[in-house]
Amino acid sequence: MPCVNQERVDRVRRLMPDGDRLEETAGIFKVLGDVTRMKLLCALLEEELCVCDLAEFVEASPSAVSHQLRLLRAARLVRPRREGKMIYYRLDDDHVRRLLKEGLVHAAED
Amino acid sequence: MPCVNQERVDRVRRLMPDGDRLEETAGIFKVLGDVTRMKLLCALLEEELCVCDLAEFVEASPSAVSHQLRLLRAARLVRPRREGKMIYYRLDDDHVRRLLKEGLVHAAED
DNA sequence: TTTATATATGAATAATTGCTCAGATGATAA
DNA sequence: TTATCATCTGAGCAATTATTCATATATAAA
Repeated sequence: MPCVNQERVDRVRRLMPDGDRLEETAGIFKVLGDVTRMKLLCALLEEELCVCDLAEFVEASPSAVSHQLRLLRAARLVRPRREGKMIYYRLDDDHVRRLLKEGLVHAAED
Repeated sequence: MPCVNQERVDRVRRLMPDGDRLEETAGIFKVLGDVTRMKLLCALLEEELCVCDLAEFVEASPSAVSHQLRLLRAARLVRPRREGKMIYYRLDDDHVRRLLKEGLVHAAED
């Protein structure tokens, strides 16, 4: 590829975040990149909810929601709290809140 | 599902962003949720680059990169500028920058 | 005009993802 | 204990996505 400006490429390479961090970041965005999961998170933006509330809310089976919640937990976007038979979920921290709101704002810019 | 707290569900429903906005937001996050595309965007965080620079940078074929850029364009995350035979890409606006940085910061919180 | 270079696009394939279903776990109540 | 409810998990299937390859477009140079 003769058109490559190697100097530019090298410069950018030096300023790059490391691979693990990129993987992790892309992973978080990937988890956010699904309408059902976005709905779940937006619901939790308002208040703590149990799995069956969430299932009712997004009109999906508890099983489907549980699978989604597993991904959200793995990405540390939500945190569970058991209370008797039920498990209540909430957003993991304020940073998740900021990330969600940034996304929603960007979408509004049309 | 007898455990559903309908009152909570209804309250959350009323506060929800509308469907289109959720779709759009999830779509943006989905595009961000891929390591190759994240690399492309992080590179453009630093400076404007042409397709073949980007291809060299992520070690992928120009064709593969072009396909990814199409998605990034569609999501309004990058903007092309033709200069002769080459097309230079840059981040679309400062909001994209903020979104990327939020994501990277969240990933760093471990 | 013909030729070469940079990028874009369409179709096909391979890999990934989300859902359903069946069954497991954990907690409460009878 | 047994029964029941809420949730989780693994396997399998359907839908989606990323890549490759071949081809098309657009610009520039010969």
